[in-house]
Amino acid sequence: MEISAKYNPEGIEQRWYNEWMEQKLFSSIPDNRPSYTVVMPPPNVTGILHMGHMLNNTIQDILVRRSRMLGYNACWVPGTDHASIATENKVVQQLKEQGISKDDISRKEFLNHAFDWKNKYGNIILDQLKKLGCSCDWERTRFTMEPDLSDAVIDSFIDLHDKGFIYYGTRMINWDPVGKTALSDEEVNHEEQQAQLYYINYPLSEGNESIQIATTRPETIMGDTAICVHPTDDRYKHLIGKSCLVPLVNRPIPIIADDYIDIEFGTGALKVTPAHDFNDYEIGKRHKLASIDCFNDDGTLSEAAQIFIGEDRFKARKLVVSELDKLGSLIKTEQIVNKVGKSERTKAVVEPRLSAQWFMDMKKFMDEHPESLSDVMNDKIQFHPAKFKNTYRHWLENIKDWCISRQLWWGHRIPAWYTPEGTPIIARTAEEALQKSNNSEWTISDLKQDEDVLDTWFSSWLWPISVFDGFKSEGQKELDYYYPTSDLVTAPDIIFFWVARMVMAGHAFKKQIPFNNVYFTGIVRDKDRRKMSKSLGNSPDPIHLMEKFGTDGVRMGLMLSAPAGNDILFDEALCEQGRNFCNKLWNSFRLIKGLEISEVQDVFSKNHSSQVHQWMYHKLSKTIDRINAHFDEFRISDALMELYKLTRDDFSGWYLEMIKPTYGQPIYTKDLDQVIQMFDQILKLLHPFMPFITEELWHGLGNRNGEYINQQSWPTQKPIDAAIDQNVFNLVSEIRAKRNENGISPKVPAFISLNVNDNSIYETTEGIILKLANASISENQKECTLFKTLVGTDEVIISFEDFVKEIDTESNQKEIKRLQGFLFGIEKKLSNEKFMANAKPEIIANEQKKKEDTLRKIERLQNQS
RNA sequence: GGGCGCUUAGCUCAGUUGGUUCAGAGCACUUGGUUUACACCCAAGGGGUCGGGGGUUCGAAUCCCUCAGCGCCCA
Repeated sequence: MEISAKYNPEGIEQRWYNEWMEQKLFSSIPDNRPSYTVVMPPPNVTGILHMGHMLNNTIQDILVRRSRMLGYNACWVPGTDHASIATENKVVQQLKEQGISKDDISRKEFLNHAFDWKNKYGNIILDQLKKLGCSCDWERTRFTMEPDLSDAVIDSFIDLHDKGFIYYGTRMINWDPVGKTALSDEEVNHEEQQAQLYYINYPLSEGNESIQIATTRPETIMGDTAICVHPTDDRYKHLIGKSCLVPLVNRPIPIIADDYIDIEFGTGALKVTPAHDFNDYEIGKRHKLASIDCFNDDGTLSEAAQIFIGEDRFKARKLVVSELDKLGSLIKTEQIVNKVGKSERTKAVVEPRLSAQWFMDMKKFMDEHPESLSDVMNDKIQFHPAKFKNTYRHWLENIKDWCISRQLWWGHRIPAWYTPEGTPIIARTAEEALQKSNNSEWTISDLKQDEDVLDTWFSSWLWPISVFDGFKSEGQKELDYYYPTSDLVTAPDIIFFWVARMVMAGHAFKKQIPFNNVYFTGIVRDKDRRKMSKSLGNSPDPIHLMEKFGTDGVRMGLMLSAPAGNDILFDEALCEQGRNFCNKLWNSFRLIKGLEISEVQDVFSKNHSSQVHQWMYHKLSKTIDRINAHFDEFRISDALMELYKLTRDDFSGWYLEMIKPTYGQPIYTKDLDQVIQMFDQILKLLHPFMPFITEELWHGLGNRNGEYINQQSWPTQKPIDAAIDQNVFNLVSEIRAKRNENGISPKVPAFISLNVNDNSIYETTEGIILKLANASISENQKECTLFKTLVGTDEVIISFEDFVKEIDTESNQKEIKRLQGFLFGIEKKLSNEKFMANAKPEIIANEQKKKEDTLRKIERLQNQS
């Protein structure tokens, strides 16, 4: 059989994935094995695979595949999130392109369009995850807006409302003028930006005096209802209680005093616009000020503004400034840096707005469910890395009410019916609401359901429960088996949005934590540390990458540089490294398959094979221990690095070089069996990281009778002695180095003579040394240059056939000098009474051994000079 | 402004309770190689006074203080 010299993943990946699916390898049903459960953070239906998904899902797949091999009943539940704002935006845009305005169609018609869109595009990302090799139980795929999961959302809303955690109220909220909806505090990102600070004169109603204020938002002056100064500010004390006129609209407003004012900022006088600023709203409440809302819901000026009606707020700002300038009211402008809140989804500048919305009382919730915090703090739920515990605690200790209503259609409609008197009744249906109203005069048509939907996160927080139908009254068998889930893999930027709220929902609805571990991945950046984004165009197309380097190569490239919690600086060079590694594996396979087999044991095998195999088993068992330890701490990239070195250095570099027969010779059949055993173990260990090539090669190694590598047990290996001393390998390297330095071909035979007390470690490995370094233990018969060197503390003399050259003793002298300095340090320590008195005996003994070894080395080097 | 974290080789990072032979890895780099599985390779090699300063200790990359720089979260 001819095997190509290069691994070519094309075709192989698709073939295996199809087969895995046909065999239903990833489906899970409860049985008597322990469960290992992961719920996928559901990507948005609007999403297409990006590097973040790629990283996140690769990690999940690694954990899931390994758990399967460890004997767990592994269940990875995939699904998608309806993403209220993003999807509604997408659909509105699409309708607009077709000449349809959302305002002109009914809610029902709009939802039909939206579901059409979802059915057409909503599963693209799931197909992409299949290409990535994700071993999800696809039959369990859920969608946050499917009927069962919608019922769960409505039920949980009603439950929380009945328990007094949810209320309807008029409050200042964050308004997104592009999405035309309220947002929660978490959906607003505060960004620093350059801004103008405008100094504006407000004339007093009486007399010629005026008061100067400073503002970054002159377009809101039409909504001013007071000027506020600090009560102790001598500049303004005499004005408190008087009134002044709002420029442009000439409306009289009072000058009031409040401790809130920062005397240092601007002029120390603040214009108060209670309708458009959180702090101003609080001042307004304290001083019972009027509130004038001068914006429409799309951020244009309303009738209440009196001027520039219908203009966008940013254009209005310019118009107001130029008008003030004309009037002489604008004194000066100043460049400052301030922070502006932007909508996480639409990027629009958020407008604080007084509005009636549904809220969840988070403080009350935390009072009744303090475990939501304590379970994380005392590691009942473990965070990896643990540093995120602080962030988590800070948020929960300063928690604010959660605005859960959104002025959108795509989502779960709030189960509130308003009576003709305007009182909301919470019920699953209008009929139930009517019944609850206890009013026999009303009919169903008198009740109007709330037009709004719930925040998308109000469904996501139920995900670990709802995907197992945990809200259904009948049969909790699935939930009992799979919940709490094992590991959650997610990005740190949704720690509040999602992680914290899932913990809360777990306690609220199941009185249990939702997961045992949370692994926070890093953010994928480019190699210059810039966040990957569409606008920068610095994000590679994952599908394209997989085609170029092979899926396994890309997975490995990502994982090699993704330590927990650290950002990953993505570089295609990493995928190249992954691809090269796949090729290395491929060629090890090629070597093994290409060997001729002999039933007769050759001399090398008789003398050395057992040593060589034992040495490899030793390396393998050490590595398995280290890999398992890394996995226990979610140090997945370290686990992979261990495997990378085991495969490349120990297995391919040393073991195969030792065990493979000399060119043209066959391998003894039992040796080949051992090699295949070894390779089999390595493939299994690598399988979670690189599922495709390992499946391919594992099948290539033997007839598997319909079994697959992911169904095999995770390797275990008893500790075993190395059988070949490390000094043997050091000697080989030393001989190679001498060849290198002197330009001596590997074909020229080398001779070594040993000047050590016990040379058994070399004598018993003579055949190995010959094979690896073309060197024999014997005196060179000819007059050749003798290279004297130390391997550990062993003195070895190396010579090469027919090679004569002046030896440079300078490096020897340098080494002696270095060792003498080192010795001086040790002797100083040993003659220090305090050290001898305080240090542990084993430390002192070690220092003494260091001293002896160093003395011996110096002596030997001096002899050689 | 409040809180948290980081600073170790050119780059990205390890470095467990202070103490195994003057700090490790991967990548990058340098030199050599038509070796017979692999140039997507092999061999060998160079490179760090552990951000600065101070302190505790017989002993500090590791503990404490301080300064500087960077990052994240929350106002």
